[in-house]
Amino acid sequence: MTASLAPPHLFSIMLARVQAAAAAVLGPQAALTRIVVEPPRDASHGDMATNAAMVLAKDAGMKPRELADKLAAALAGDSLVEKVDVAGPGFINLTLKAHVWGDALRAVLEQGASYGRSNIGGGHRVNVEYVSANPTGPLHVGHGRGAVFGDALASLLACAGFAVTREYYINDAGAQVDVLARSAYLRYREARGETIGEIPEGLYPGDYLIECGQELASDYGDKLLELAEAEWLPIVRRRAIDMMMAEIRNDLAALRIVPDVFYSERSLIEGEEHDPFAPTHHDARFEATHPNAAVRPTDVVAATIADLRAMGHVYEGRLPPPKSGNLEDWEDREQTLFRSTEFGDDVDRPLLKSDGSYTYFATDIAYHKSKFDRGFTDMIDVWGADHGGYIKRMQAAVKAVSDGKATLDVKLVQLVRLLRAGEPVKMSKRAGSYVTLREVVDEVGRSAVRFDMLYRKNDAVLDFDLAKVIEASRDNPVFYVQYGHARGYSIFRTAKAELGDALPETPAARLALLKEAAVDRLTDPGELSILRKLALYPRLIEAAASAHEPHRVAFYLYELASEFHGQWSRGKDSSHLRFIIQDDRQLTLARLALVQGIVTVLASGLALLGVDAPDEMR
RNA sequence: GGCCCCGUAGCUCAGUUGGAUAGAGCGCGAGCCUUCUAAGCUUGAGGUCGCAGGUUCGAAUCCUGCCGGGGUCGCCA
Repeated sequence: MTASLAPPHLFSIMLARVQAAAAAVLGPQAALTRIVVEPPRDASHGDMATNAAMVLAKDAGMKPRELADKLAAALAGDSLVEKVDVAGPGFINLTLKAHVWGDALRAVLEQGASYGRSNIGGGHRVNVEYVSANPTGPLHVGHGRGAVFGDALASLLACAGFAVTREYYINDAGAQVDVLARSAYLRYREARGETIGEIPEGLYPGDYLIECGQELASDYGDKLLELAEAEWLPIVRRRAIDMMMAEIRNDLAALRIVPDVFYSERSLIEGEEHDPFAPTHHDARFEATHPNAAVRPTDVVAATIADLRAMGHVYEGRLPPPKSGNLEDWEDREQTLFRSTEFGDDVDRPLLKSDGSYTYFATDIAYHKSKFDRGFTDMIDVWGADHGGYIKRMQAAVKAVSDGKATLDVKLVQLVRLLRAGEPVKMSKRAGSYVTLREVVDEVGRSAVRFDMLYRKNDAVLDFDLAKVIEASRDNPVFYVQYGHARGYSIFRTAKAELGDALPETPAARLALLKEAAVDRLTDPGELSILRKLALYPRLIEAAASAHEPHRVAFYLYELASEFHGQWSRGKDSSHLRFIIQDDRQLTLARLALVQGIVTVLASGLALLGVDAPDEMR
């Protein structure tokens, strides 16, 4: 494992000490894992609060307050603890020694960009799959949300100590890509001089295939015109998919999203020689450990189904007709079914269509099995909300192919409503007239797109307003947080001008100086509040990573920026609270160290979200 | 009809994974620029956490049932 060990943070240290105290009072069998150490809702309660007495009271056969008193006595002598109070139903409120906050700030400056990293992932491998769109057209804004979410989640998990693989599943099999091929073929004929007129119903009308047709024309001349569809289709399809994937990769790159692995659905059926991105297809480290890989059959889906059948999870049977949709073509017949009900699904699921080809589900099972075979027992899929009905069967499949050893968490991202100044942007599905992800990124910028999409829980519908996200106001979170970062550097610039030699030129030298600052001079309530906020960051990262919720990072950054702006403005009213105090160099350096801590955490969090942290915004 | 998601201030949304008196922005009211970026800050009003039960020391959070909105239900991916 390459992850460097992150030092324990304040909250994990105190949790360990509270647990030790509980074990000392109640014995080692106490249910220590239920204990939480967190900042109290009301700062007047102290610096940290623990529920230890309340969660342990019943097992101990004591009243919560009574147990709290015992635990409080045990914690009173702790080297970090100034004061212990028991309050309410049995909370133990801890007031920490004054120096811990300065120590916490020093830790930020010492660790720099790595402050906030955690070991809770333990180097375990996690596979995060996201976007996974049909390569039949440009990505739209909805795809973008999945991509941004998946990418930020991957970064968050990496920050928390997981070994993350970012993966894109190319849906390059099935009927849709054949339609793509026929559409491209039409453009090819057009490029060879035919008048094609209106694009027929059922084909993709977008302009984006014109270039594909032209390339085919220049490469093949009239040769493809002479072939039967069965012959030209694979050729055109391959070319069209490759071009679309190149576009998609570009669009993702514009959002600074670069998946580690592109995995071709088609390769599962036809073998890997058809994989357009073979170099990243397999993880060589795990090939060797899986004997099957060496004799990998061409049709992996067939092999997967055979395996499941051997385990008794596949059978021939009948299904009740669907409850809705068009029942006209419903045909009651015996079919090949996966026994997903055995793993918690509502009904068993078909693996073959009536024409004998694989259902999407069948191929997806093989795909997820490949993840397991590549060493992943921890899988996360990011899907659009319209695929919610698919979760149970996929989780069932993962359990089946891994013999219960792997787990799949599916994160659904809700749809995006594109607005401009409150008015819906027309999203015609006809022609190429819908707004693409790329157009949005080009218009408002990567940072605005990413932050706005992350400043919302994944399962809540998102209103994305093209006018609002570039507004320079508090109403626009991405600006507000970036401005906080820029404001920090503005203070450095002013300090350099006002203090002259006192502040070194280079960031590294400045940092070295500020590490030595007398941070115990930071005693203003606003300053202490910011210090507490900074100390909370590592815990926030851990909680967000455990919950698979990157939006928590965005909200934390907003809150930190807000506290910073507030402290800055207090200096307007009370000059003794300004960051730069002309006649007190020591205090100034202490406050600059605080600013350094703030910009460090802001930059670190923004980087995690893939958002720029500018030094200046003019 | 089955399953999944959502329902918190007038509006848009958080809520530290069961904690103490439920928070922020916008909007509305009252204030702060000869001083580090006013692109900012301070402050007031505003709540039956959809409804009703249940679980327990304690529920916006967990369970059950309703109400409302969205999604989905073999041969799309």
